[in-house]
Amino acid sequence: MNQLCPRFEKAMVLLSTRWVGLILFELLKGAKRFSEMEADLPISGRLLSDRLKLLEKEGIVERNIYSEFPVRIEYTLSEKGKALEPVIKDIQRWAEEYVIADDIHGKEAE
Amino acid sequence: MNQLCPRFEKAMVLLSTRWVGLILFELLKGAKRFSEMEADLPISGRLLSDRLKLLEKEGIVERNIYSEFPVRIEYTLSEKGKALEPVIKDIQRWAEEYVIADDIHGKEAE
DNA sequence: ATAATTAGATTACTTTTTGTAACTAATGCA
DNA sequence: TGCATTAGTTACAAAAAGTAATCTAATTAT
Repeated sequence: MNQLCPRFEKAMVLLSTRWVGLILFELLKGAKRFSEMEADLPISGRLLSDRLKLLEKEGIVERNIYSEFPVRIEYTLSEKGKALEPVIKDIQRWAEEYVIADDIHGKEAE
Repeated sequence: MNQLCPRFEKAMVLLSTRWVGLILFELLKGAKRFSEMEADLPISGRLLSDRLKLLEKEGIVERNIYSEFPVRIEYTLSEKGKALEPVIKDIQRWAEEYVIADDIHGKEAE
């Protein structure tokens, strides 16, 4: 029935998880703190926290604690995470070429 | 607050829509009928139908009707859809290199 | 004309996932 | 002591996803 390569399917399901792509995009720019990502992305703290835990579990994101005042926690991409850069870059290129700006709040009437 | 390019964000939200990546993967192999995709993908008819309508609306997928007996309807990628090939190929490469087969039914105990 | 076949849409219903806002924990400073 | 700051967590309501069964349209053999 299902003709897909299990690794590919797993990768697709992971990368299709809402907000994961945008979080990867943020982290490709460099280390980020929780609150920076929360400010930059259209996503609530609860979901950001969920997604960061997922990505950490998958070995894509690393969490680094700096015991300063106030405490600073930085998220960075692992090698596995950085290896996703081509995917994100391709999506950026595609978006520039094909996604119509007008259509962004795309709520066509029925 | 939100620092993202609107086109990129829209592309990300679209491509992160569940099953869209797998549907694109199917269609990159060539024209497909509804029932073929339903058989190949781990997705119900209702969702497949929803996603095909979304992709058609976005100009990524084309729906072609052949009035044979019985009627045949084929889905293909538009130019905009075919332009997503690099994204899918990158994900395949990444999956082969980094996704661990063991971990596919990834349900770690808490 | 009517029943059978195929594609795909729709409906009704349950389960998951989201989003929001209020709350907690750890730390150091006034 | 108690307030400010960062980084989350919890509880709960709302939205979306998932399933299976049913429905519709086109065609054609009877």
